[in-house]
Amino acid sequence: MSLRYTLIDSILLFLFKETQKMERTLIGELRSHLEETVLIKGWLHVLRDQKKIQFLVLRDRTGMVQITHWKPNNQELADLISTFTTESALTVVGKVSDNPSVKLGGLEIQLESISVENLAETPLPFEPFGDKDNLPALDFRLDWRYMDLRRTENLLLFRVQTTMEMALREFWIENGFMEMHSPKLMGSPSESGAELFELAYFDTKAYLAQSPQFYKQMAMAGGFERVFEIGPVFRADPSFTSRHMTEFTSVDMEMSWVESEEDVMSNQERMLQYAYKRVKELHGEEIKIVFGFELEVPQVPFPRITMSEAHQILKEVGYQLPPDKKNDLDPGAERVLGETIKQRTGCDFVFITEWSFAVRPFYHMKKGEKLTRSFDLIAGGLEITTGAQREHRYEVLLAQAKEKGLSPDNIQFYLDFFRYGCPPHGGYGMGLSRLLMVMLKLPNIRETVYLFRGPNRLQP
RNA sequence: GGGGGCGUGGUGUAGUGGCUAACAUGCGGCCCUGUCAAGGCCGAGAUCGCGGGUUCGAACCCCGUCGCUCCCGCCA
Repeated sequence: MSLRYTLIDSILLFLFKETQKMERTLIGELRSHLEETVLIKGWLHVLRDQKKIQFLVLRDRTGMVQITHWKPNNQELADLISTFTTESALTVVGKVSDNPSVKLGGLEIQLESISVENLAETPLPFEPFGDKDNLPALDFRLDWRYMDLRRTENLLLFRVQTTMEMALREFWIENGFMEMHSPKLMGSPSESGAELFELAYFDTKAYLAQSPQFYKQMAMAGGFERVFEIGPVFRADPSFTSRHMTEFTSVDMEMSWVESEEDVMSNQERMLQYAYKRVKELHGEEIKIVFGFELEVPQVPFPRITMSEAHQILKEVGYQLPPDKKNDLDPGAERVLGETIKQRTGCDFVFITEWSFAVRPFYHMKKGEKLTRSFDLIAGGLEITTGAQREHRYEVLLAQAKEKGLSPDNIQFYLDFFRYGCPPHGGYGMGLSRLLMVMLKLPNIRETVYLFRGPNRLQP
């Protein structure tokens, strides 16, 4: 049976090739097309133009291949090729041949025809594939982001991000979560109000959401039990650091019927472990080559330390917190804690629990008089998550809002969620780019986001 | 918002009071039957962010200004 179908297939394929336009072959798949004439598309990575022979290296998203042209075969074509500039977009037709002496994959393509889709102007603003020592400063690369994105590191980074988001969704769906999309336009400043972007909205004002917090809690009151959202949030903070953005992608989760914040943390650590595992499966080898390290899948459970234990550790290692951080941590303390926990347990992640109500929002459930059922997740010394069990009892929540000096009028729509059978629940928010930054050990968040938005950058 | 640092060819750097401002890379030209991050030779390209001051003389010192950057605050 299989023989017959193979024969018919070959005849059909032959007829197809004779009568139809050629289909594009990806460079990464050329090995399985030896001795065939193929059509490939990509960017001119380098041109080595010698007296009798021309070598073109063409790059697409799957790899690079050398194309060879013996000039005397077609001098007119050779003269045309001589005018090509690196990074031009080309379509090439040629025959694939095995050639072990070619360092690039042991393959080369004997050129038959070539056409220019878009000639790159010269000189380029910078060389995406030049010496690492000559790589322009980040700010300049962001001005020319589309050129910067061509770099191998960036292509891989955004494939890793895609895999990571896929893995998160796989994990959540496997665990009974529903995906939600909450609005980013809001009618009233909800939580603090200080860091909200305000914009004209017909005859009134609107605000850009700085968190889906209230809306995902609404889904708990709505009986969805388990939800997640991956979406944009906006913070009008003039922060000039390597880890802040005014617009970023927030990874949010909320789950009902929790016994405590522990349920949220154990869910999150398993999700992160799964995401690391998937990324390692699909990109571990490339990460080793491109970023130069072995991606480690973290063990669960992650270490958990209370805030007072954290302060004890800081004392032991001699880190001085500023006096106003009695119930809190500063970025330096987070780095030191991350390092110390790594040394003591081998884990890159650590949950800090039992935060003081004084430094937490009103909706975090209290644990005793002063503490809360909340946590931060520190990864590679960087804060990537805040989570908590929420306060779901209307009267208690109202009292906590008042304790924080909030006017109930502004948040009445939110308080109403808790009037008609809202289950106990908890969740967290995690910065997508911060996670990617930690995972790939990159020093600046602007490297890990498609297009950075900050106080001084709205372009491109 | 507070504090520190940096602005030199397209890009990355060197030069810290007396040079026609150097090097690498890229760019242009020539040479080279097979290269492979090719190689060799030649060439173009910077009034040293901008404005003022000190000095016989400023890329270099001082003041201002603009831009960038890092740290803190705030957070993810």
